[in-house]
Amino acid sequence: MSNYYVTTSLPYVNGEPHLGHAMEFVMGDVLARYARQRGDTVIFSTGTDEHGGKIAEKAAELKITPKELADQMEAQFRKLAEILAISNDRFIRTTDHGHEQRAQLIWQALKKDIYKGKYSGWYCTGDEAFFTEAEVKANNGVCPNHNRPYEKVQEENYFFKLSKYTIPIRKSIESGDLAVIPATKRNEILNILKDGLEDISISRPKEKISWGVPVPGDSKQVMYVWFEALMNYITVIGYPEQKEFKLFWPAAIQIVGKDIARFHAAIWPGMLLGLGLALPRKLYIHGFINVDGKKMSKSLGNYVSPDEIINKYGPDAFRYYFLRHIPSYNDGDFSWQHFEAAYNNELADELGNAVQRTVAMIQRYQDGIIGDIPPAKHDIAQYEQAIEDCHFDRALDEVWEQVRGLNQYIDEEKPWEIAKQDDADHLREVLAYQTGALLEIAGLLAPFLPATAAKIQAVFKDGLVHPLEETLFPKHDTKPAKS
RNA sequence: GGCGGCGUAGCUCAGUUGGUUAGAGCACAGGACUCAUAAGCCUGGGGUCAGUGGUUCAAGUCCACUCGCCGCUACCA
Repeated sequence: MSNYYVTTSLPYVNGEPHLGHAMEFVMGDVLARYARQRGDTVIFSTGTDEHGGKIAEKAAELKITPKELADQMEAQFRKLAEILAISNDRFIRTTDHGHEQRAQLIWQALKKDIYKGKYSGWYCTGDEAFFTEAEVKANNGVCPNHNRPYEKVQEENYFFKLSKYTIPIRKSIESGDLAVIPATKRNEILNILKDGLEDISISRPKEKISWGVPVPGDSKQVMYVWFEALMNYITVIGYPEQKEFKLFWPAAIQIVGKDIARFHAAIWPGMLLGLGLALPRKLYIHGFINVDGKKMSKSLGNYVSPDEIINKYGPDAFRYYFLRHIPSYNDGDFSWQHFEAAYNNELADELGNAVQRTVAMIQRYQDGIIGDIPPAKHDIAQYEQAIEDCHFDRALDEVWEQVRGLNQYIDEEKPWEIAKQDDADHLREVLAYQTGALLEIAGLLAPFLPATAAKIQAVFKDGLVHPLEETLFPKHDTKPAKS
């Protein structure tokens, strides 16, 4: 029994929820549910990142305020979490007053590592961003996104002395105090750290970007959105004074996508060290999801929304595919063909049908009475280790070993023959075993497919069969969906 | 340019510290059965383990080089 704090990264609200967001929600949910099942006290936090120039710009285009835009988008992410049955305890918005106030406290606490400096670089007003010398040269001095020349801009910004934390961060990662998984990502991070981190700009002039948290004591500057957004992981549990913060920090694990690994493996630890706080115990970095082998994009015409899949196949099928068939340590691919194959073969035919045939036999041969159910005991060490390592795909492989094993058992025992031989005791024994095995599977499945697990448990409740109104995973016609 | 990874059956991938006939799932083919969502079970075909050369009694597994992919990172002129 211990306290377990897990976070996802906060989606930036400049775009609609996509498959990657959904997958990250689901991964966090598995860890949270698993920890709760084990008896831990859990805080699982997710939310939305809402400040910054891009949001302000997009809102202006839509002729609404940044906050109105953020409200709209936040609602979408919240809804996605809901329909996926994500069991988050918190949903933080970086525009929450509590976050903004605590962000300012953090700034002040980091004051000793903050200094004012000049930042100069090539700027594109269209992108509201700076570009490197190399990029500018590569494009012959003209921004390809907006077809306008880059401007040489000098800004006065606040800087954070990230450089001084290079060595302690590196040591933490090398020692495993901050475990970065998978190992390939860990190596990449260490490679970055090897050369030393540079101090980073952490504010923007308010005249350029006003949609942000004000820098304490300087009305002309707002915090750079990244710097401020990272703080959510501690503001949401009440840094610095709340009891919860003291009980739950450091986080057991933080989940992020590979595009923002650097922020979480370098800048965020630097901030924490500056605050004198412990680093999270684990950082899990997942990959990207392609569609039909290509990067998903609306312009390529291969865009698939989470809703589209969930509406057709349900949340558990969605969870299943993205946990088992998107490699936990790599980029993965979604295709309707593969999804439907997984759904029909594995969920409907193997798991769903195993439940169905067991139910049918108990009803037919024993009037729905199961009797004593011996608890099945398989070795689940591999399963547990896989979850510990965020190897969600392997954990489900382990569960499916049992599903297959059960189907084999049924075919070997042939309960229908035992029934013909009128050996009631033996028959009862076999069917009770099947039930026990299914209940064990349901237990293992619970963090991954919560609704399915609950249904299986309900079917065999109290030694009696309570037939499902609808099969677990009804088969679908395998007509390829129009995308 | 630096660091790292990958290239194994049609497809997606496992292959521990080098050691008997190289594995799984999907797909494909055949078979026996009938409790079940025409599901499940059994059997089988199919690979010069990218290439070349080496170390070794023995290499998919170690070394060198070549070819082809990819990631991170730096940046010349």
